Amino acid sequence: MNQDFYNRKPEIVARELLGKLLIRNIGKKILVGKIVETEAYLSKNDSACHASKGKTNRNKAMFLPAGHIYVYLIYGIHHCLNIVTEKESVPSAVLIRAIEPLLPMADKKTVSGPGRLTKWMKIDKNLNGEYMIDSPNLYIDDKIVICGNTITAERVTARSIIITKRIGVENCQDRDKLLRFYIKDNQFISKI
DNA sequence: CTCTGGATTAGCT
DNA sequence: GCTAATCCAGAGC
Repeated sequence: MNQDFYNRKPEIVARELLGKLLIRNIGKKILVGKIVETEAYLSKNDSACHASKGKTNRNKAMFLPAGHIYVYLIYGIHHCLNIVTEKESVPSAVLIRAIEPLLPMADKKTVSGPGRLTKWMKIDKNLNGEYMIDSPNLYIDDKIVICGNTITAERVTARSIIITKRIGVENCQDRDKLLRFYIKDNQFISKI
C-alpha cells in the first residue's frame, strides 16, 4: 500500500485493511497472512490510545508519518503490531488483532490474537519505527507472487464487516467507542 | 525512588 | 471462572 492509503483517519484505514495481505520476510523465509481483525486508536481524544497524553519513549513511533510501524510490549510478554495513520505528529494507529495464515498454514491458536500473530511472524520491537512503504521486512499489499503462485487479498464488502467495541480497554472512558472491525464468520477472529 | 496496572495469553479449577 | 507470567510507562513521593 502507498502512503496515501495510510494517511487517513484510523477508523477508515482499519476497515480497509480487512482482507489485505500482511507480508513478513525473515531472511529467505516468507510468511503471509490475511488481515481479518483490526482496531482503531484515535489520537488525543481517545483515552484508550497510548498517545492520548502526549509523546513518550514508548509511543513516539505513533507521531511519525502514516505508514510507520508501532510495536510495543504489553504485560511484559506480548508484542502488539500497529500501523500509524494520519499525518506526522497526529498519533493515531490501527492495531492488527488477528490474521488468517495463508503461507505457511497454521492453526487458529497460533495466530488468532494480537500477541499470537506477532509471535508467529517474529515481530518485536526491532521493527518499531520502520516504514512499511519501503520496508522489505514487513508490509501490506493487495497481492504477492511466490514461486509463480499469486496470492490475492480478499475483497471485503461492507455487509461482511462487523463493528464492535474494542477488546481489553474496559477501564477507560472511551471503552464504548465502536472501533473494532472484523470479517464476519471468519474462523480466525480472536473473540466473538 | 517505589508502586500500580496494562490494546494478552496459557494453564489450571 | 481465576491467576501468573514479566517489562515498563506513568503517577506519586
